[in-house]
Amino acid sequence: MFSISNKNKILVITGTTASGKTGLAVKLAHKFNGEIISADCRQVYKYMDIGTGKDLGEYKLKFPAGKEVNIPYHLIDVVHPNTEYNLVKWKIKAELAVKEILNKERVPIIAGGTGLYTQALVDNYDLSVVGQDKKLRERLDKKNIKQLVDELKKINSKFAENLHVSDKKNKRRLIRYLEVLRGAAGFSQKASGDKNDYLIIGLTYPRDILKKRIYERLIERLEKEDMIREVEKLHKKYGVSWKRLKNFGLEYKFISLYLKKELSYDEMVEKLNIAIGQFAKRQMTWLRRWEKQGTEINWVKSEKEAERLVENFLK
RNA sequence: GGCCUGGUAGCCAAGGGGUUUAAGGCAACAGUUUGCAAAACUGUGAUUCACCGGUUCGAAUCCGGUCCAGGCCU
Repeated sequence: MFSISNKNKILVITGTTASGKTGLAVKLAHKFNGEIISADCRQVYKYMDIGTGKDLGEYKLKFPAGKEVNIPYHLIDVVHPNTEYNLVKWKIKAELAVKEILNKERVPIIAGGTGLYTQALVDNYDLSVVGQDKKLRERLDKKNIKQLVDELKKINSKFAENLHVSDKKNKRRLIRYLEVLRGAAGFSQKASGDKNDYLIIGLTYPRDILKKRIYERLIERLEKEDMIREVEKLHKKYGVSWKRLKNFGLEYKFISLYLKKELSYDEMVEKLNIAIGQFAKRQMTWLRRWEKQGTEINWVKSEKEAERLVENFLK
């Protein structure tokens, strides 16, 4: 991938969980004068550090001479866990951060495992102007799937029919589609505006190795980093409800169940480990889909390989 | 050695002569994805019920034997 013009050059590090995205992003940021924008839907929350793998320590590089370099990062620790965050909020802030970094003549490095967020930024999704309508959602939530699909058909039969079967059975999605289509605007799926020049680097491991890494990291977070206490504090000190913790998923969900004594420690570890593996699988599915849509992801096996790509890209 | 109970997909497990061309759950795999996305949701599996033989129009289901596992007895 060459850059012909002086388009803005932006780096993207994506991939599965436990594949070393943060470490690579920090190294590249240091080497190529960059700043990191986290593309992680859970790292935006304060106090959720271990479970989301923020690894804030990694942003501080120490050198033999005793010198320290702090790599700037964005979109980490931006709201309280009880504040609802979502795609639009993230996208707006991420776009702002990109501009800001470019203005400093530095390289924006988008790094994170939330496929939707990353793709929305890179492909410049033209998000609907229709926001969330709490009352409408509550009302629609009382209906069953069939009723929701019928209602959708009434408003836009073509849209309803074109939905994938899995979406037709997904209440949460159906409600959002109704929310948007009720308004005049509807969905506009065209990418708009100038496209920046992106180099996308993908990180993953063969599945068996990835699973081993996931398990080892989990045990370490549990035994050495006291992730359980983090979750307990979220509930007790920061007032995060069990329901919300469940919705955060993975470590927050399963450790909550353990704290509520609904799971034994061993059950919690086993189920959480499996759930993280399944999450990694879903991340791969997303990225494969993105590739099928025509996006080039440069799957890289080593830092060196990544550095070479970036060097070439920034030339 | 004798008696009893059980052997159904990678794991747990229902069914106990025809309505089973064998429920369900978990895992695995594949996929959906434009305002909760670490979320939410969808799809896929046994020509076969330890093995051999028998009864029967018909057996995973009944009978006999063999093997395996667990329990009890001497």
